Amino acid sequence: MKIIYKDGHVAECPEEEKLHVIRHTAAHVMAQAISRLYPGADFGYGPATENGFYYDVDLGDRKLTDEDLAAIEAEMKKIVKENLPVKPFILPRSEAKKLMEERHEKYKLEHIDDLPEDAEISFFQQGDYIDMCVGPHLTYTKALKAFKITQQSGAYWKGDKNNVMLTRINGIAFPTQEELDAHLKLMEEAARRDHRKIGKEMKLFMLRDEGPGFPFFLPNGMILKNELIDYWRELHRANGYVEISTPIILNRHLWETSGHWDHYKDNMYSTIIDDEVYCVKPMNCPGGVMVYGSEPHSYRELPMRVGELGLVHRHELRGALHGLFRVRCFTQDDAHIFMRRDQITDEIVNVVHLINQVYTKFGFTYFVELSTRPENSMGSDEDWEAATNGLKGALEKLGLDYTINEGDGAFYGPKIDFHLQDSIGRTWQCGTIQLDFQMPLNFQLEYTAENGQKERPIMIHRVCFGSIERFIGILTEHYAGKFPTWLAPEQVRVMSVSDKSADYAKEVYEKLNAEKIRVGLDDRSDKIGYKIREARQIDRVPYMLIIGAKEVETGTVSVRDRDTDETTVMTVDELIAKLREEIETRKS
RNA sequence: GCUGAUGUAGCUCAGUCGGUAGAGCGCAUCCUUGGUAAGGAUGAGGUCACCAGUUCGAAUCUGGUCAUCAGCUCCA
Repeated sequence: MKIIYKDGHVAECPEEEKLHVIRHTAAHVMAQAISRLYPGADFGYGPATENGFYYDVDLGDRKLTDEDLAAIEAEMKKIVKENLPVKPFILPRSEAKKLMEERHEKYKLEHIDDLPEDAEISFFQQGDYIDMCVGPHLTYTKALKAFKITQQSGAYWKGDKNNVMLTRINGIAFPTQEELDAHLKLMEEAARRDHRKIGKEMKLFMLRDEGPGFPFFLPNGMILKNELIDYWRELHRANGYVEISTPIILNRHLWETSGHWDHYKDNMYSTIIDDEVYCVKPMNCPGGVMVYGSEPHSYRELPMRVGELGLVHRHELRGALHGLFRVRCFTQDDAHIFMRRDQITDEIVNVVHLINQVYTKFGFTYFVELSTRPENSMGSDEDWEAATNGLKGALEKLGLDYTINEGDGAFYGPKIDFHLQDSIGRTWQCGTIQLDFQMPLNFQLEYTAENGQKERPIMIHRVCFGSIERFIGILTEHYAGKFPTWLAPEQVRVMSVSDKSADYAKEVYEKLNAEKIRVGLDDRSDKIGYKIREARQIDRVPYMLIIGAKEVETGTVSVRDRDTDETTVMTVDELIAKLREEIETRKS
């Protein structure tokens, strides 16, 4: 596959660049098709992305229908067939501006203004279509073999919500049709893992119009939630944490002191009690801080690790709500660590280890982001620098790969975020570690140092799961609903082959139930194939026990494994021992 | 909140030109007692998201509201 660079030289495309170049050229061909069909169209940015490509375009008042998108795709195919040569050229800034002015490209002109004074600006031309672009590109449009327009949406110009909204047209492109087909199939597979769909099938949770973003946990979902919490408590106890619970509603004065009233007011729900404004907590920290502040502390007590499974409410924009991933009320597996300055690095390292331990248990891969000071924040430059360096130092000590997310920190401090992927590759922030010099200052927290002087502690806010709701969503997609035995809402289902074996099935069921194993009984007068189908496909039960005449006679059970579909005959006691071991070790 | 789409039975979805609503699954009852991914029959279930408007007549057309989906923005 040959590609052409902006200086006009042609070379073989490096393997790792292929997808990117193909998609970038596809974006150009799509823009060309759009400019043919809609002559007034004004183009913003049109890059290749990890998942495909898009072009942001200003179509005035015109709204695109699915038929319009199909027409654009058809026009793209025409352009490919015409096999136009792709030719680059470079202009000095002034001439580049002139060219874009002639072509009424107002967004491109704005883009030029953002470039340095002495910039030489490159263009790629195919037919009468010219795009300002650094390339490289395919050399002929015919080299574009397989692409598809997937969707349209809105996107703010330059990603700023104060700017106009452009129409974003997304597409996907691959070197061959086979690869495109395989990709589309993969996306279909991924849709089957969607936690909203599985959550409905397995009756884990529900959402109603009466409470948008406020999930209802159903009995099966509660089992998941409680199992995760049991695991969390065990882990934190072992790591020197204590647990508290603080009120959900606290008065306005508290939120003014914490800074939330100034920085987070729009996201807080409030109510009036005895003529005073009270806010529903969007974060747990002020509660934790009050517990710390309720009595004097010695340096000997630090670090104090105070956990709280806190239910928080935040008014998220309705357009942002998304199943369990983005809700308006959720349980944070929070903890606040109060410590001395010299303990910062060690504590952060401890927390990173803890989070890593949890994610590794479930087999997640994650990536780490360091978010720095945002615009509307509180505190001094020195504190922010010290806090940011503290986090950086810990990450570097651990040798962890991370990216920096400039200006995305919390209003009280910088943070390390842990992102997990959902089934279609979108990432969601779960764990976070935030270093905070402000809250202790606002609440005048102290401890008595070795020399008898009062000192101000530093605080870490941290979560592992992030929110239990979001984490359950991620887990559901990760396992496609086939939760490991310790988490599975129903761990075993006993199924009778016919009514003749129903009594024995009941007996087995009761024996397992007495052992506190989550067991279900299906003794309906249905065929065994039907029962298996339901247990496997809908309820995703890890172990299915087939109970027929054979088992009654030998006093055994036939255990069918959900994951391998293999059947093993054993006694009930053997099964119990096997389950015990799996559940107690939380085998994943 | 923004752009676009969608909202019909518990679930997944049909519903043509405006004439008072359909299927499959699930559920109930009956028949069937069947050995590892759907046995058969019968039946019950819906103010067509909500509120207005147009019309003799609205699931269908118009407007508004709410919710959902994709993306943007924002976030755990």
